[in-house]
Amino acid sequence: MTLLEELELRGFIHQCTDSDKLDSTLKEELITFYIGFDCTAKSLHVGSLMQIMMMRIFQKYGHTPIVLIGEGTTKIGDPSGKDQSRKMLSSEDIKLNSKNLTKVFDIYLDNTLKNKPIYSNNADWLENINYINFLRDYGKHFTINKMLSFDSVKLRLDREQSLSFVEFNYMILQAYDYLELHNRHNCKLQIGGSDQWGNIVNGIDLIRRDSSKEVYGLTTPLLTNAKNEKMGKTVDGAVWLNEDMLTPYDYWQFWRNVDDRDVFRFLKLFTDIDIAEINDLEDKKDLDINSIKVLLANAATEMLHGKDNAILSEKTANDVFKNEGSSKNLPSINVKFDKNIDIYLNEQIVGVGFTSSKSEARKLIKNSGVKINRVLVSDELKTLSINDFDNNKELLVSVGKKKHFIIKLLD
RNA sequence: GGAGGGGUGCCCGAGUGGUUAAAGGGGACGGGCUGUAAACCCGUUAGCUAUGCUUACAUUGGUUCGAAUCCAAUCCCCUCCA
Repeated sequence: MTLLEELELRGFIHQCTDSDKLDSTLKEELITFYIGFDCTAKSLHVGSLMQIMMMRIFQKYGHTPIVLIGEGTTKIGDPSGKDQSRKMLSSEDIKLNSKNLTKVFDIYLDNTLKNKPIYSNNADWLENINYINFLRDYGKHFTINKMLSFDSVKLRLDREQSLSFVEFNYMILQAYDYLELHNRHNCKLQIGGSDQWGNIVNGIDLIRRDSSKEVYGLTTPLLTNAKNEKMGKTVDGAVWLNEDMLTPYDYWQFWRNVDDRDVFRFLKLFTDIDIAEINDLEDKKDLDINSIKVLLANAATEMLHGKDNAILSEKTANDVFKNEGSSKNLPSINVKFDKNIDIYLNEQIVGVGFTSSKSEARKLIKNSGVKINRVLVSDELKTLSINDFDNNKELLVSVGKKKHFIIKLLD
């Protein structure tokens, strides 16, 4: 199986500039390729995981990935796929984000190989550009006519939304990134999400015009779930990859709870499990979809957070769901009785962070959402008493079916 | 520089002097059904020492018994013209 065949089978490929030529190039030589990541957040989330997995597979086949950190372009802001321009981030924030989000590559990519990843930052060249020289040398290769025809621009104009000149320049700078990486590292392939197609093609054109070299572009499909929603970002928090942004258990739960229809697709995209093995599973007559979700959750969690965390997460999940919260691995909070002060249950729920206000916790209790020691609480102003605690001086509080915590009694 | 439109809760969006903590939708959360899935049904969705109080419709000030709603100034966004 060739690299491109494997990618195709696993569902990584959306568009490719010249797949036949790219295929033969990949067979003949080990190339250098790049994927760009912007620095708009403190961590990458599952939305970027497809790109990261791509790098991993390319590396497995011997090619060298360049992780391009877009500190420079983040200062401009990519208009692709966005209705509105977003607010500009400060240079300090961008630096900080850049530092935090690159941690994850050490986990997914192998630093010990000969083809270990190259880390590059486009601020290194973009920040020193001389405007006049840049316009003379590269500006001449771009026509406004063509730039206006790109989706990212057209969409904004069609909807009569403003597109600032700064954002309009984004595509030129990204094209220049590709040229720069081509010159520095003989980079021959750029990979990106499907919304990056226009930007990638621009870079390829620029390289052809500047140095008459043929380079390639490849895009991944937009990662959506079965409901056709963009994955990885929710209102109250994305599925972050950095451990300090999302715990391994929550990460495990994310994969455990994917839609039935997504399971095999995700297994192919986000695990190292052999493609033939996955197909066998899929063909099984009496398949147990839930055990396969566990397999997915374990494989994905192990890759990011390590085997121990994956095992622990599965065990915690078993305790939480099969035994209604008998785990030692639950969050806990300590409490001490004082004759004069009542300990309200709703305050404890806020204390572990399950709700953000006492009112919210009270409403939860009122709506039959809270149990202590598996018994429904009906009094929204419930105060704790010694009798609520068991012999180990512990009290199990369940918020909904999935969230539990332990209150420990201190002497 | 000129003309016009607009800024409402997590998001979209209705409301143009009083029963407005603000319709409707989305999202999120809880309950029911279930498989920790999907679909569907019900409820909740500003805070608090809670039949009350406080804060909230860009900001500040004003008119009024009473303002998201009227007036003024300021800030921001958008469209068109030059």
